[in-house]
Amino acid sequence: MAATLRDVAKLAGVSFKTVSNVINDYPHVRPATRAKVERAIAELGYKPNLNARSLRSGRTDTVALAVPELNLSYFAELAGMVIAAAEESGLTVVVEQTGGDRDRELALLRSPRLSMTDGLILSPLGMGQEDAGALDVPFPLVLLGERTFDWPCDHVTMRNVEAARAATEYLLASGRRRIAVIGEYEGEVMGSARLRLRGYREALAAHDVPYDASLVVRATLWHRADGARAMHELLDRDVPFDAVFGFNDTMALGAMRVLQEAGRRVPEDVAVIGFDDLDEAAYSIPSLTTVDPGREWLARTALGTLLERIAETGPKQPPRTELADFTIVERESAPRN
Amino acid sequence: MAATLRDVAKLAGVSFKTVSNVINDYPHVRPATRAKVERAIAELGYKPNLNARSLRSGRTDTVALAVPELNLSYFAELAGMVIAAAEESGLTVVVEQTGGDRDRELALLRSPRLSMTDGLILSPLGMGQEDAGALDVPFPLVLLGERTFDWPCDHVTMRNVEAARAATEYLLASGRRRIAVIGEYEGEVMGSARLRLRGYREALAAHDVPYDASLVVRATLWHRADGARAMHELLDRDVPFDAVFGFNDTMALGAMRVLQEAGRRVPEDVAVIGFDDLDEAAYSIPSLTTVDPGREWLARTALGTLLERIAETGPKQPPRTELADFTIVERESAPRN
DNA sequence: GCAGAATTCTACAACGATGCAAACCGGGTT
DNA sequence: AACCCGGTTTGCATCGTTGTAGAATTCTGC
Repeated sequence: MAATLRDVAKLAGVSFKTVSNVINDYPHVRPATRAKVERAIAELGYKPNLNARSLRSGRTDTVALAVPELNLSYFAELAGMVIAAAEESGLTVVVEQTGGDRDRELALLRSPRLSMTDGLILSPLGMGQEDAGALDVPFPLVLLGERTFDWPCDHVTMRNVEAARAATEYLLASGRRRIAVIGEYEGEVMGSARLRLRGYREALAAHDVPYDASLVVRATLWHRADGARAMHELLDRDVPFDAVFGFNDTMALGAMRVLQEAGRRVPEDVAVIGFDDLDEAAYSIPSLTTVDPGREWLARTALGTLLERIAETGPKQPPRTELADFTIVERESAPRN
Repeated sequence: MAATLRDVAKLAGVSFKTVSNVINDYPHVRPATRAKVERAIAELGYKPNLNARSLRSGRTDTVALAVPELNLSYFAELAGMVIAAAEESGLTVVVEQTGGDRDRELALLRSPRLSMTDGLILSPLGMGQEDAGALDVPFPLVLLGERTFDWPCDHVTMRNVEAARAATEYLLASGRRRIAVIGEYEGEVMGSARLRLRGYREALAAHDVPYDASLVVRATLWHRADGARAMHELLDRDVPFDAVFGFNDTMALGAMRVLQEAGRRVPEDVAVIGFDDLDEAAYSIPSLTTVDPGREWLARTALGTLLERIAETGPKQPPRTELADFTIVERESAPRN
């Protein structure tokens, strides 16, 4: 059995509360006593029982992070960043996968498992405006990555519309006019899809390029295979296009693969731009031009915001929205000119 | 404040212990009482405080999973599988990143944070034989992915030597003779590197192909960029080669990219085979032939083994080793013929 | 050498749950 | 009518820690 405060206390010949005081750096402990206790701690290899500490103090120093799935590189890299940032603050992270499923997202918000955490960072995909009520929870909650709706909690998110518009304008500036889009999802559940589509349309409108629905291909899950499937569909439609905007890198890469199988040269025949700036984007053939939505900042800010909420004592502050800056990363699949 | 057992009890007009009995499905509760209590639970939205439960019962229903970094797709996908499997058993998973760093791995094994978990699944990279003692820990521990050493705990791992040998023989069978290797790491810390190199050499020996050290390129971290760097180094050496065996997919993909930049055709000039069977391998250009080390099985078995250890009551059983079956997944970068 | 103030240490009560054992409550035996 | 016996319910101790309040000790100044 692991040693407890009392074991240490007995060995050191003090009361167990004194040991607790030593551990918590209570100022009024005589150096000699402290040394004695520390020796006993070392000798027994004592480690505090964090469960007991949490029960007593109400703080768990653990946060939950819920993403659709780690299988999607975007979320894997994001999760890695959140965990690394948490580690710096001495926090533990429990990771949950929702599969982007509304019911699982809602279930998570009500889960007793959250009683083991101080708060939750949620990347929702399935929930919609009708679920706003479910977000009014009695614990700190930060939404990461969406901002479609008027929801009663903090958001840390990216400039989806502006970034998509910039990506589209980038393609337009390089002379492309028939720009296909992969990842639209009319179900309207997935916030980013709608927002990025809006940015795309704004760019077209600003440049007097007509919007052509036959260039828009839907994809619900945003996996590599979805991008591939979408590109097959686009090719089957037999409409001309000279560029593709994938709503995420993974789909763009899947699409690029199919494109090249079909004999189209990238970027000569078709320019391809993605969204996310995954590690992988720099090493595909050709390397993928993409939008860096500011992930590192997103991860750190989401955690920072959550920690502020956790530390908050007085009356609840109104929800805040934090927006990351994006940049376009030029690579081979869509050269600037 | 969240409702407690006592709040529910007061509302239902029973003792708080009866509420506890209802929650724990204690058999001798009158249906009428049970209904009354359940109504009160619903009305208050009572959720058990898992910290308190853990403190009392000693079980946390949480396990820790430590991987080098989620940034590496292999570990991200693996982590996703472990979490999904845990979810099925009603377990929570806390994810830690060690960076493959020995000191952080060792620190983790001694971390008080583990007192919040029932056990640990560790994917060690940095530790060596001299650290065997550190693995003799007072909690359930399963090593996932390495089996270089004689360590006093359960291992769930892959057939590194056999799989690497099979991959090499696959290339040999397709007529390649100058097979380069990327990912060797003489530091000998990283078990897989040594084992896969051994498999490679065994295959060569079995087919009377001489081992040529100038075909072996080291890489310590196994990222995409490491594969790219290694391939640059190999090209600089200016030795002829007609195939490349990347010790993981990520490096193989990075290398393949450089190879094509340099004008070598894959697979005509150089066949490429990887190791891991990432999602991504099916969508690269060309798609990547690789070894599927049985990851899904590894993830499930690691968790299953850990759960068995956790459930274990009597004297500690001797450590076990579980080995996954591998398969070679033929794709374009290295056709069978 | 002693009062009074500081410092250092300790006792006790939580935190919210579970395990154990005892108490209760009817109906069937004797 | 006392007794026993399941099924049901309850009270108490406990898990390992921290907060509060007060007791014990040491220090200070005269």
